[in-house]
Amino acid sequence: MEGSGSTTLPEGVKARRVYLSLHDQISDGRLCDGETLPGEQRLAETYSVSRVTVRRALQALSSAGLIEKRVGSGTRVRSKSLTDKRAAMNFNTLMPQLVEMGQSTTARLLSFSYSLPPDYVAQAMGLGPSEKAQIATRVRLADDVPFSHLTTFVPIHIAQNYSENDLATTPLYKLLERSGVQIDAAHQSVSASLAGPDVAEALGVAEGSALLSLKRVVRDVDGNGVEYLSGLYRPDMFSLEMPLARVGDGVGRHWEPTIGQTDQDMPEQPRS
Amino acid sequence: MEGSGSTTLPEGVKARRVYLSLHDQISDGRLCDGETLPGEQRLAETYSVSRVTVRRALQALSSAGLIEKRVGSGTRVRSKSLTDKRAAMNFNTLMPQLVEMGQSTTARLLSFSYSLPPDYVAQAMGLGPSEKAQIATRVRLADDVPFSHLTTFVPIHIAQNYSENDLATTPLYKLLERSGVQIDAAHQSVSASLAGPDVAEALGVAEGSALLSLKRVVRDVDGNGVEYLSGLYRPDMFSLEMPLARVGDGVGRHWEPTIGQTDQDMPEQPRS
DNA sequence: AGCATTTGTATTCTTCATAATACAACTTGT
DNA sequence: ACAAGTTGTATTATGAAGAATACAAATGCT
Repeated sequence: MEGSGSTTLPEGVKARRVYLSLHDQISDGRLCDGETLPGEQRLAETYSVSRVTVRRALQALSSAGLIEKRVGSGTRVRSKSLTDKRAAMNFNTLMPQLVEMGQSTTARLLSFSYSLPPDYVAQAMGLGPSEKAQIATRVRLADDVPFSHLTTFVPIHIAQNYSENDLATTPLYKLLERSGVQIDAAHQSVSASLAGPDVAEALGVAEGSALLSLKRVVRDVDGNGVEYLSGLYRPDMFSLEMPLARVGDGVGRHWEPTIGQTDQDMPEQPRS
Repeated sequence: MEGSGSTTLPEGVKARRVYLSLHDQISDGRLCDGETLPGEQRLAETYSVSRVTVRRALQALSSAGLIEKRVGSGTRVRSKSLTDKRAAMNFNTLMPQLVEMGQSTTARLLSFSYSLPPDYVAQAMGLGPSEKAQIATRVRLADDVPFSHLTTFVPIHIAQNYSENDLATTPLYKLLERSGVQIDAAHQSVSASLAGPDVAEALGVAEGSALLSLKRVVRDVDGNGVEYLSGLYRPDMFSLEMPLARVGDGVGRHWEPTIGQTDQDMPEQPRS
């Protein structure tokens, strides 16, 4: 159930724990080159589990291609297989995401409906308790590998100004502007959460994996919410990059995110 | 060993599945008020598990404050309990964090040593392969509840300019400036990862919990790394807030993080 | 060669999640 | 009051995960 092949993650609780922990450390870079992995006995001690359990985890990692076991020698990490292909998400690339039009990415629509949004969504957007919304859940893929699980909520009085077909071809913010919506401000909240069964399957990760969680509220000039985005991102393929610069002088000295100054500058050019 | 009276998620595989599913539905809003939950027997059937398993899941949800069980009546959702008490971390509060001087928080030093940093740290800071660093691991607490696990690396040729005692009383960036270091830029990378055994215990969360991961490299004017920070934050007590505003006009229209504009403005005033 | 360390394999025992069932205590509706 | 629903509690049984142990095979180092 893991990406390519038929990687079966360990059934047991503890084995899975060890598996996920090591998987994290590898795809995180804390473990990189060759021989680095401690022996099975050592691992068993540090995780307070038996060696059998460690072996189950290692076996899963091995069949997933993340490590290579050699009798007598030890277990080494195959880091080159994961040469950080994670798409950096800085303040430039962030917005095309908001536009919901990635350049080299494709999207798969998982669900689409007009129904009542959850309470916290309605509250965040300032909707009435019985005001329906257009709810769409998508999975975004890069090179056929899913990396984000997005759910968007748009108030129905706005969403009814365009069709589902429009959504597939035109960036959302264009549609909103066409509807006379004056986009003004947005607020993002970044956190972390675990992958549930459904999301795990959709993203091709193990259930219980760590995911980057992003919630965004977009408002118009009147302060009314026009879009609520709840996104989950695979940390091994996505990270939020923030260049900072120290500016000002004396007491007024502080840090600021440097924006629009990264080398690769992609024009916000939605393919029509 | 699940942490101090905090939320213990079910041990078993199926129980956890039910737990996560319901947890998702609640925090997602599909389940919101009152009586909504089906009976335990019904849940057991829909999930194809035994009632005992369902009860375990419900018990965990109950002790997490997400639901409320009442004998004879049923189980209802407590959606109001989710009034996010998490400390918001925006671009203002972020920097005092860099300064490593929280205002109402305390810190606990877990380890302190002068030794070789991991490869990826040395590489990120541009250190030689055998260049030691001052490595300090701290846990930061708010109201005696740990919420962040921070590990800082400072090249030894910089760290030797101040004592461990200085560190406890003076913000790091002050010490660095006193050492003649010209702080220039920093780069942050936000992601998510799982709590390993050690971090889980230090933060009082269950092993395998999702944590917000922050890596920061601070450089001087010459581009040499002067500090590497690796931080892990409890997502239930911490979130990275990012207000954004749409600025510019026409083609040059884009989003920018609005900084220094939040209501509560805390002066960067380190208690000496 | 010899020793230490590693992974691979097998065995036995224990623990625990789960299933299945029954019953008590409680609430709500008719 | 009664019936039908609910949660709480207890019971036993079973299977799988895990723990503990021992030993074989392979590798690396002195």
